[in-house]
Amino acid sequence: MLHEDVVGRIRAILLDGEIPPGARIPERELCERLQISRTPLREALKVLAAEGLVQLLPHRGSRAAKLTDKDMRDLFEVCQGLEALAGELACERITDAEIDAIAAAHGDMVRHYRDGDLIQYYRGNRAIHEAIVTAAGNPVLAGLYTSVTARIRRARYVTPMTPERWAVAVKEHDAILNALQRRDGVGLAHILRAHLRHKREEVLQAGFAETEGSELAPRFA
Amino acid sequence: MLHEDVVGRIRAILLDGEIPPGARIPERELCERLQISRTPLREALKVLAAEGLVQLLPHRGSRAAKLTDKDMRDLFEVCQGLEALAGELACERITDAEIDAIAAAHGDMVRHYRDGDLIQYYRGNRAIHEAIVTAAGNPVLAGLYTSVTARIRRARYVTPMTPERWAVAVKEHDAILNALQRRDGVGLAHILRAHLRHKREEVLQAGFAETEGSELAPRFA
DNA sequence: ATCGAAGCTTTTGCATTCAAAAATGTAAAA
DNA sequence: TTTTACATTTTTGAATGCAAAAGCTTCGAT
Repeated sequence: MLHEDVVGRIRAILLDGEIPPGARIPERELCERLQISRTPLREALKVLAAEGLVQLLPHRGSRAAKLTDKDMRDLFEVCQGLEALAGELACERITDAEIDAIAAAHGDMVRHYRDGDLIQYYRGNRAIHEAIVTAAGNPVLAGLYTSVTARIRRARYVTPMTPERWAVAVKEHDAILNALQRRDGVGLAHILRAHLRHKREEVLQAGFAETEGSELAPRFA
Repeated sequence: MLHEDVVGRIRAILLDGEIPPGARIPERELCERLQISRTPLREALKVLAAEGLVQLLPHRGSRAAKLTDKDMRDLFEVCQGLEALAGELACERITDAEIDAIAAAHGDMVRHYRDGDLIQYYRGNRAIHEAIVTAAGNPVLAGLYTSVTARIRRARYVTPMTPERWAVAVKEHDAILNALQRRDGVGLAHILRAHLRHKREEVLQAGFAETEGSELAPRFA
């Protein structure tokens, strides 16, 4: 198995929540599961630590990273900035075909909204945001976006998502599509920022709290 | 030596240009120099590869990353976005003391400008930008900024920096300081974006070209 | 002379091994 | 009974060793 694959597999395990935030990462066990020895596993863990998904405690092994409220806020802030930038760039570079594809995805998403299918809605939602970032045509930006959103998603926050809130989100998405179609970069950036800000408020208000103790205190000692 | 230190040492070697872009990274040699074995060295190289400073060619070792014009443009674009975000956030959170410190740094920088000391000017310039990012109070943002600017700086571009261009840059910095003092986040973001855009044009116009062949072609095969 | 193939050398990537640090368990003392 | 000191076990972090892959060199054929 290639190095990049090992990283990907472990990342997936973390994102799936199979190893919950704060939990120790069982080296020996993962080695058996992936059929590799500790050397490549540890290389992957170091990479994931640099990405922020894993915390390395010197001489005490590695744990799945835990996010504080502050971390979450910071990640959302950066995510806003990246999406706004992506929106502006996308408006300069997006092709008609790409816009059509996003419009189609938007239609699907609205249908899932009408069906009340939150899971599918989220999936479509994410696809649209990713498509915009892709349309920006900037791999560096895309890479950072992927990494930041992965860390956010990692949190597996469960927001109640009131009907009102959901309706607003869909309305915002209408505006997003509209701005894209008009290729209004500045407008799109504003909408995306507001959209993300709302999402963040939602998440943080829902009482996001992954660190319930000083379990990781040694790290800051 | 701690893992993080190894990463830092190698990063420094790359940033100092001691291993030029595109050059192979001599594992054995670095091991001797850092007095470590290949295992921790390779862990560090994998991390640096994830950061974009190193390219791993499977079964063919690692090289110092080379930047194309496109890479450079992408990095500058993201840098603009990050700085603009940092500027906005900084205006919300910066303390009077921090503003005073930046004002002082600004004064120093202008003095270096008057003295025609480009090196010191650059140093002061960088310090100001970093101070703004720090004032944003967002470690995630700061981390990404550090990584992106490192990759840009790695390029060791040599811009002629005409007197006109230099004068404009200093004027822009006046405006930056002014916006900060007025805590005008939106204004600051605009100025920073323009400032970086100019810098990017300058660099790219100077005919930035780190990849003069298809030396790295195998990677894309 | 140039191109290509075969064998050798070097380097890479990973498994294994080893020493040191932390965690755990046990027993003795307060 | 609780606490502390000590010994044991486990786990971590790094060095070494080994198989496989890429790179080089040399030699022969066209």
